[in-house]
Amino acid sequence: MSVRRVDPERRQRIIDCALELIAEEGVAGTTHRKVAARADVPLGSMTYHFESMDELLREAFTLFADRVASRFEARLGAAGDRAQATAAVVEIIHSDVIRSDQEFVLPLELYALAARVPFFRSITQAWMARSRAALELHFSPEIAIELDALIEGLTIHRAFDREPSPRSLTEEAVGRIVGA
Amino acid sequence: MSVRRVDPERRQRIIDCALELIAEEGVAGTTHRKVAARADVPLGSMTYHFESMDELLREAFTLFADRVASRFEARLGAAGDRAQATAAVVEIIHSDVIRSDQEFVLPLELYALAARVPFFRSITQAWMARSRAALELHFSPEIAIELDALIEGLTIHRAFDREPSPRSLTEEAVGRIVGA
Amino acid sequence: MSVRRVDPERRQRIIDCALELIAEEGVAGTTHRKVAARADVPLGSMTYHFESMDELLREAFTLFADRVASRFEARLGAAGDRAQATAAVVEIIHSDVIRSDQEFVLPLELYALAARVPFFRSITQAWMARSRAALELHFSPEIAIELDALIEGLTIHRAFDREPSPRSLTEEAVGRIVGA
Amino acid sequence: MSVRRVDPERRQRIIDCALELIAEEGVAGTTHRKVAARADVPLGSMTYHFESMDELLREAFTLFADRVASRFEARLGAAGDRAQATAAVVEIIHSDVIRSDQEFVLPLELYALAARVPFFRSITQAWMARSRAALELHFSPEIAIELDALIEGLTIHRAFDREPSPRSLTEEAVGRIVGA
DNA sequence: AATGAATGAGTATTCATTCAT
DNA sequence: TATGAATGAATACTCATTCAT
Repeated sequence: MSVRRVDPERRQRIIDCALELIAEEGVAGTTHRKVAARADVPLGSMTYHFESMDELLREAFTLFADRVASRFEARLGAAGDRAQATAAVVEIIHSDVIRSDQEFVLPLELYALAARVPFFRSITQAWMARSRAALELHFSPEIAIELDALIEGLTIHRAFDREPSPRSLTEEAVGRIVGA
Repeated sequence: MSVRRVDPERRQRIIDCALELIAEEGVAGTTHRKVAARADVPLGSMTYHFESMDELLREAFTLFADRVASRFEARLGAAGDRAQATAAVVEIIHSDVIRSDQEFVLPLELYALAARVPFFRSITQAWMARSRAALELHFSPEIAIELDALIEGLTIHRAFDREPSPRSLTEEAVGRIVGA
Repeated sequence: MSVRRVDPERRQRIIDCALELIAEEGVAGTTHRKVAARADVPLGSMTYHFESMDELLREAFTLFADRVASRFEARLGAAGDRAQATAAVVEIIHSDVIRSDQEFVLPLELYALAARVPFFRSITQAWMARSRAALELHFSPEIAIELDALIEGLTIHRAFDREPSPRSLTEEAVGRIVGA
Repeated sequence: MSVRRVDPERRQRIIDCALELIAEEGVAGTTHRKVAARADVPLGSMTYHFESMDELLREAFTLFADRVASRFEARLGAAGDRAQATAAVVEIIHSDVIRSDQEFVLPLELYALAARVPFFRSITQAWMARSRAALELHFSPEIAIELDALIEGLTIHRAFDREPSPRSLTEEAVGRIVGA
């Protein structure tokens, strides 16, 4: 009747497609049907691989936070001194951590969940902890917290700004926080 | 002796209840039925007063952004000098702008909408513009942008932190940005 | 688009159709879709009138138990003496209480629910209490219990018997219990 | 030193688990998944050993009816005279035939199926025939039918009664039917 | 002006069964 | 011979919106 495919990476593909869809349409607009269509799997496959929509969201955001934190760590781990670390922070804000235009919504969607659901709060906290630890390779714990907040705020505001603030402004702000 | 009147504040009450509900359950969990129940109005009243759910959300977030921006302006407008303005920014982060624990989600919900729907993007941009204009009463446009980002980032991160950073850290960060 | 009908007895009709369907296909085979089709109402109408499938079942079995108990009471209330009451019991077993061939399953379906769900257990107990009270108009409480059990057992077994036992056997059994 | 063997009693274990599950959750609540989990066999094993859910139900109820009928026969076969047979009937109602609290639902579940599916009707009829044959070892065919009905009715009603009728009532009723 | 009843499109989820391995 | 992955049909339920009154 129907073609039965052997498709061992299906589970992973579903997660990837879910993330894309969340970025495009938000958590609220993400349905089993839409994810299934995008991943080209039958609807019944969704709850075979994920016990519930919630589990899918958990896996998707866990993956996302891990990806972003890893890139963040890599960038700061590669910095050899305080000056390079400062440059890395600027780079993170301007081009690195969140890749596509769509992707910048994902943290916001995560935060909205985190405000209400403990699991997502944990993901968020773990992510923040990793970011700060990476910053602490080069800066004091206090400055790490301040830089992390600045990165967050500038990233969000730049995404919404009609004329996103220039790189020079970011450099200036980061420089002030790190005391350069 | 009570005059039978037609509940002239019903429309406003619906908006207020919608905001409460959005804070509690998110935009996705906000339905006509739940808002109607909370506002104690019949279901049919909802689409009588608001053409659609979307219109209700638009009104609700417009109101919310306006309220928060007004408090923000008041706080900075009251500052007589740069030092007081700096203190006002710290105060905003620590207790002022977002009042309840619930309320801090509302900007996140708004941003998630703003990422996809032009109308909500406009609200967000207008709100940002008002915040910056208020900051520009005391600081340069660049510093206004930087402070606004810092306020955003610290507010969000403090909300999620298991041990929110102390006021002294906020004072330090704000001080560095304003060059004190 | 579609015709919107004014249909004030819709709720009652849905309950009636649900009972018919339960009789035909069992509780397990009774779905919103099938009931809606039989009652000629749109699917969405089902959960408008009944908060859940469970509520529909509760209403249906409440109605059923009430109907049967009322007929039972009427039959025994009309008996002028012990002899007529005895005849009424025989009549109940043979033709009265359960009308159609289908209907005899309904108590069995109810009992299966009653074994697990408190609400249905209550319906069952209330029904039993009414039956016994009606029997106690003419017989001692002990005989009422015994007769009630006999009615139950003979009704069930006669429904399944390839050759249902004759009326004379019922008369004999009832006569023995009442001591005629 | 353990020999790896292929679980030869798996089929039987599945049937036993199915019966337990039917008792707990009803036929409607009994699924391949739940039975497989309880029997600790892989899901695929279910339709390997039983062509369909229906076959599993058929085997389960066949086993159940056989077990109960055998106990019934044993009890009456052991009775040496009419008085002992009468006592056996009382014993059956009060403690023998249906062992656990859960188990008393199983006949009700069977009857609900029997009302609609010929196969289960046959099981039911065969069970009734065996019960009556056992009673006929001591009583006339008519009294056998009457006693069988009384057993059925008292068992069901006692299961649902808030205050199950005492053994003395059962003795009285049985005594009246057998003419003691 | 106001509303309760109505509705259809949509949602997550369940599940018996199939089948490649 | 066994089985885990796969699937499509079905299920209960939700909800924004419409509309007769």
